[in-house]
Amino acid sequence: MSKPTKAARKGRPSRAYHHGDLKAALVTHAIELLRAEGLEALTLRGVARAAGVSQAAPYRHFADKRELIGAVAEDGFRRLQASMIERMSGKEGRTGFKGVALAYIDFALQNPAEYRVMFGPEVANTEDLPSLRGTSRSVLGFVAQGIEQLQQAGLIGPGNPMSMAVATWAMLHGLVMLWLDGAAQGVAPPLPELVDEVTRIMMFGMAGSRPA
Amino acid sequence: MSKPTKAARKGRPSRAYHHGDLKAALVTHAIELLRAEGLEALTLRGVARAAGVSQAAPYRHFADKRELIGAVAEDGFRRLQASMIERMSGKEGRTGFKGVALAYIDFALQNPAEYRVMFGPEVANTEDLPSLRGTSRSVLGFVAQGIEQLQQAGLIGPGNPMSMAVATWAMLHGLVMLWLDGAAQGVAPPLPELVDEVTRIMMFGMAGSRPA
DNA sequence: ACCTGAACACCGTTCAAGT
DNA sequence: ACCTGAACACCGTTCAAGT
Repeated sequence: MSKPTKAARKGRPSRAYHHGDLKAALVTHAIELLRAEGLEALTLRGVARAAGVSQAAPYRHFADKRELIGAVAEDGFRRLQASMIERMSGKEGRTGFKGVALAYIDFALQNPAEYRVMFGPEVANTEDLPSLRGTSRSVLGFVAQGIEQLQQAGLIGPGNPMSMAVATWAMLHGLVMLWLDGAAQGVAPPLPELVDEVTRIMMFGMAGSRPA
Repeated sequence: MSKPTKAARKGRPSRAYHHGDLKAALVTHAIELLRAEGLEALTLRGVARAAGVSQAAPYRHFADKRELIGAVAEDGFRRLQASMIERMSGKEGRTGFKGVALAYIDFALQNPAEYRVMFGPEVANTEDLPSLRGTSRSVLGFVAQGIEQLQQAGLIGPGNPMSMAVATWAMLHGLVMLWLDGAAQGVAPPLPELVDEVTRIMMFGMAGSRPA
């Protein structure tokens, strides 16, 4: 359950599925299918087909389709966090904040199908997907850490860092969704300008925000 | 297509489906199903069953399932906008802004399944759902109008109202999604405090925001 | 003009059976 | 221990046929 993917057995690595790490292979194929053909192509049977196993085989590794999707979502959160960390390294203050925001938005725009799955209704309730819950909380924690650094640098006010982290994440997530949905396209300014405006509003707002 | 629902014919209003307004009835039943049993219960066949018609009947009124879901989403946007307008009436400035924010969040929390459909992947691309696109743009326009009023009252700075409207909507939408998903529950403060913090950050941020 | 019945090609999931 | 084959109960969608 919570144990990470079982290490592949020593021995012949080819014809892997019958004795190797089918679980990891299924997740990989699921991500590939999702990227190539979209959410509606992400079927348990299709993933099994892509992996070259029978339609019943995935049930030895995932309780149901939701659990597979949860694994796909978790992979997405891991990669998102990695790319935010990478883009923040070496920068500080406002520059770092905007770097993280840009990394977030770039990830979503370059992986729209995966991003949607990460926030889709299938994995909305993470109560019975503890691993996914942990990973997504870790992203929130990372943002909160960044907020605390900004507070220590005196760039934003003294409020609750977790509230501000939620606000920041909410803003980025909402912007991405509205943009992906096309709700803002055509009527609002192009995305780079929106990102500028949004990061400015957030930095200003958090600088002036006082606890109640 | 773009014409609104055909008015019911004059005459006997009972046994309505066979000569009355099946299209509207299908949307109503779809919303009921969605509320009562969730998104996965929202099937074309189930809706037809609820309406007492054959499984093929809906295809006389909707091109496919997506178009039905689009109609459900549109109904949601209409009711959302109505409740925001209602809650803003008679208030101004900061109080009005917070009233709209609370109306938005209340709607989402009280209609979670519909809210998810409104922003779900099925209706993500509104290019071939022009009516839905118009309705969702109208919501954005309403928010932009509110921003302009706040600008005229001198409560927020002179930036592009549409950018600020997108930022405001993004923040509300993101907050709602993170909360519905449970991503913030347990680690972040309770929702009323978050709403306080978020509206404060937005008002402050937009007050200080200068055009680039 | 609108609806039904039957069919097709898919799903998710289960379960006995194989190796 | 892991996988297959066959089956069940569902879908979305189409199409000839009914009234």
